[in-house]
Amino acid sequence: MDEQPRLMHSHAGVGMAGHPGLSQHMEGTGGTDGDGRKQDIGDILQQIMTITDQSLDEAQARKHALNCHRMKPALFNVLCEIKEKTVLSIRGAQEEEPPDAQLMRLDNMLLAEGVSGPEKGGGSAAAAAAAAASGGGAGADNSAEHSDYRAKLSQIRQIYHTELEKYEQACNEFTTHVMNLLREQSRTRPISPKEIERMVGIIHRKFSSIQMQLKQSTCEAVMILRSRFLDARRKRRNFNKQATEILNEYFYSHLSNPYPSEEAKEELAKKCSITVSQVQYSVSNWFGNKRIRYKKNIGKFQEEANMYAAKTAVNATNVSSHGSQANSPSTPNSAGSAGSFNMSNSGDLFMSVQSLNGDSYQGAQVGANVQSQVDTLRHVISQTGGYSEGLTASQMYSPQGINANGGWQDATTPSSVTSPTEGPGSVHSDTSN
DNA sequence: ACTTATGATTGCGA
DNA sequence: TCGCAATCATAAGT
Repeated sequence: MDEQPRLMHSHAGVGMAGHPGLSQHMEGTGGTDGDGRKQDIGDILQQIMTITDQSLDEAQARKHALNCHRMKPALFNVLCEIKEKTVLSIRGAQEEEPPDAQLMRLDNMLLAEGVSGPEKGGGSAAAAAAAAASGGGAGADNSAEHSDYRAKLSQIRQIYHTELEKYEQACNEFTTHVMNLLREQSRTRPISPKEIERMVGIIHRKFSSIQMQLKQSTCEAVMILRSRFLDARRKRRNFNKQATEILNEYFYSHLSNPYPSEEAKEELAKKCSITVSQVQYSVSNWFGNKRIRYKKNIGKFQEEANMYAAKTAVNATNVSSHGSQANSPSTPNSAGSAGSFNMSNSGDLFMSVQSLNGDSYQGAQVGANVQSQVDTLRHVISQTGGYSEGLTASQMYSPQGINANGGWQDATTPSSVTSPTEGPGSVHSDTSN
């Protein structure tokens, strides 16, 4: 009916619908009587109601008209400026995040663990240690243990990278999408390029925080893996027979001074192809344990001592033709050191042995070096008949003899720790565990 | 199941 | 920091 024209009139040329009518209505209330007022209100209500009835086309047309208005660009710029000065500047102030130390830490750790960084590095400390350990002989369980760790690590690595890629892709997609949307909208509402930029920044920040979460959980996973690995390391594993033999050979051939140097230990570890889980301190542990247990109960170890003495002797005689005197404590247990024995020395050595057995030798430091040779040689003597057959190895390696000789047990406490009568001496709880 | 052997850990002193 | 001594914890043997 007649509503349409009226509506058109009330809206003419003004963006905000209803205000003119409203003001009109206010004026009306001021003056006339109740009837007129009612009429006004009815009009206004009508107008308001009909706004929603506008067709979409109409609205579009209006919008277009607005866009084409000659003042539009200027107005747009002004609005953008105002917006920039108010909202964005306020927000900008609080968005300055500090350089993230935690992220740096995470990155560093991932790099160190070989999760990020160059491909196939496997650069974790554990892996590196393992690699170093396997350098010599590559024990069976060594590589098994190690490869298990490596496999898990690379699994984590893979997941990490695919996730990271996914996030990056999603971030890019989302950013372009938002940018397009904002560009589109910037035609109709005040959005400056700067604001778009800012929005992109916000998106990137959001995604990088997600990335950080990923990094964090990756780190956690690596830590768990590592701790498991280390737990496995803590778990006791006996040395294999060969390793024990090598260590024992060294021990008994250096009975007077069974303190291998760092290099010697390293070499022994290599020779024993000790597992990853054992490499770090085990040689030291082994010698520590051996010394203490030997000392505590020499009797128990006599047989073993004899055995290794004989063994070393055999080695010695086998290599005896090779008469070089390679008296290096760091390359000791090898047959070569046994080979150091030569007949011209035997007299002196014999004397040494005698004095050692004679309980008088208190293991002076000077003597210790010589002793490392002597120990090896004593069994050679016994083997080659330097002593009478009656004087068996068991005698040679009698507790007293050893006790007296090296002085390594009681070099610090020369007084009778292990008196002959006490035999194995004050055996402590260890054996009766 | 119990005992023994043995590698690892801890606390201490030099 | 090293070695010793005591102790723990587990593998291996019975």
